Amino acid sequence: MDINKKWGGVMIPSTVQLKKLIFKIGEVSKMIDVSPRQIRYWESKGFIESLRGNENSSRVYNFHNFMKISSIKYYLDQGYTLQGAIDQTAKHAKNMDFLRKFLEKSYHGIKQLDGKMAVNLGFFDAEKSKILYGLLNDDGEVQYKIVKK
DNA sequence: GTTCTAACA
DNA sequence: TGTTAGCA
Repeated sequence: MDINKKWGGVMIPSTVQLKKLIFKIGEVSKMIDVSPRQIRYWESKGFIESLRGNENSSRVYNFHNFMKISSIKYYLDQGYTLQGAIDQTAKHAKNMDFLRKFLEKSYHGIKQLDGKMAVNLGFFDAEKSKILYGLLNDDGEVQYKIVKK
């Protein structure tokens, strides 16, 4: 992450590199509610992949595989067989890749806007004269603001 | 405490 | 798939 913005005395990331975000098998297991046994089994079948740092022999998962595991779990809960869940996941792989890219590219940091926390979502126009910000109103709903640079 | 592989009262 | 054993 690009830690170069200061806000409220705390350093916050101005970009997020999901490619470098990794989780251990136990973390993935708790977050997605799939057993480590299942995760290892799916990997043995070649449905998912893990990174194995040579430092130790334990598995780590990048965001891509985290989403893949999450997707398989989702379709299993929907009633699909494992193979069916794998097929559905593969079918929607493009959507997952798109979402991952979008999340990574759309976040440009956080700043104070009119006394409120706002997410910089990047330039609104091709001329790069306006910036789109996302905020949360008092009801917790997302609202947007366009600010001239 | 966590993860690994192998194996199954 | 769960769970346990025995390691690292």
